[in-house]
Amino acid sequence: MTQLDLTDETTGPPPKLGRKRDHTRDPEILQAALDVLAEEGYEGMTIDMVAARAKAGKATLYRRWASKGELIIDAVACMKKSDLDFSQLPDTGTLRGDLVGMIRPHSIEDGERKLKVMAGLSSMLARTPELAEAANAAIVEPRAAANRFLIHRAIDRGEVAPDVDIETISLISPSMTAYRVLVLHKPVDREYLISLIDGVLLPALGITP
Amino acid sequence: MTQLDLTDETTGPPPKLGRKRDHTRDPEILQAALDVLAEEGYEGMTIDMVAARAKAGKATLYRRWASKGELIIDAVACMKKSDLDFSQLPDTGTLRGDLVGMIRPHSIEDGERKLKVMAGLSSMLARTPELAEAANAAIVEPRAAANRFLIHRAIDRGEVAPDVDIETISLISPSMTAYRVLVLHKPVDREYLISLIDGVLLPALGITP
DNA sequence: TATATCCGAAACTCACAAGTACCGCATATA
DNA sequence: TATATGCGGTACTTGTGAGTTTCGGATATA
Repeated sequence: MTQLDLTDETTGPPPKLGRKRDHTRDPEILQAALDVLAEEGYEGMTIDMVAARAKAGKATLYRRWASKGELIIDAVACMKKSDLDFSQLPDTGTLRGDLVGMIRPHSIEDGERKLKVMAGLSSMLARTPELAEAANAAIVEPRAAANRFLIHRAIDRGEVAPDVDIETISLISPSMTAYRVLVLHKPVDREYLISLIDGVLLPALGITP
Repeated sequence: MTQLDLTDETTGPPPKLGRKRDHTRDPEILQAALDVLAEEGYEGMTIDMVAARAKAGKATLYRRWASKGELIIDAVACMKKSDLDFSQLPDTGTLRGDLVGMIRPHSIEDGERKLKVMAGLSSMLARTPELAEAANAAIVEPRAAANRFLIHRAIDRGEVAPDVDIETISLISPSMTAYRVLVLHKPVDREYLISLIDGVLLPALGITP
């Protein structure tokens, strides 16, 4: 113990010799983890599957993540990046136009994938708060947030009464699509989403199309 | 091969000697399986846990079910028994009265338990159609069926327009409570259920309270 | 009472997956 | 160029859980 732990700061960079870690591979590995997670679930996923799909060695994965659990948390957290920011949400002048404008092939596909990951995780969520937090931030919250934003704008326009239960109503479409995919195993297509908008969401907001 | 397989019929009762199997224990074992399932999930549940909780030997379980998978399917199917039949649904004269009348401590507790089991199963549902079918019949369908029944009666009374999307609207409350419990991990209490009825369900049916 | 089966309990086999160690090669610093 | 590290790949160790077997004791038929 001569001069240990006295490095400059933030887990100081001890040496700088030898080959550097290729961090461009991190996203590929996390993507592979998400693929396996969506197909096999938390327990069904093995590190070997992830390594094989990422064409990486198992040791490489363990050099970067301490355990399977940490890898999964990182993988789930990295889904958040595919989120759309509010500035590029549709702005058609009517709430219905905005909601319908959000239905695009990519967003449907993306949503379905996220739900499959969520299904694979769900038995763990109750026992792993860290994972539950990551899943909520990456999968759940973004969808509700977009709906909240659009409804608030509709209230500002005077299109919707200001006393509606925004929280609950923003969760209608995430909840019902999740249920439809995970429990009912029925497809979520444009037709279904529009029937949700016209048959449930807008009426609940007092708009009768 | 002298006279095998020539028993009278329906997998004939071969002998009738020795101690008989005590089938009164079956429900206890299935209950234990559901308890563990709700707490640990499909993969987290072990046969030893179930046997221990049921105070039974592991061999006893394997004498009655060929595998863990079959035990779980049977356990899920046996949840269906706690269902209420239509004849004892509330009949208050208004849809809102009927829906509110369905909110009882027991039904909330029962629903929460079923959802926890569902959460434990969800990673398997996509890969095990037999399980998905059992889960749907035991957990999902009964709740939707009750709602459908009440809405149909409201239509017959003229309280609700006959052209509403009964299928979708009957799934609002099951979907959103499931989402709230499984994904949001928030409690489902009387207040929340009433806000769902008054803020979403009735408006979607064209009733403005 | 003799026999066959069930019971709970515990020991066992077997397969599989997390995590580790090592190989030969690639790539970086000094 | 010498050294130290990361790389993909493979073999290994270890723990755990499904399913099987065995045991002494209980309970049924004949």
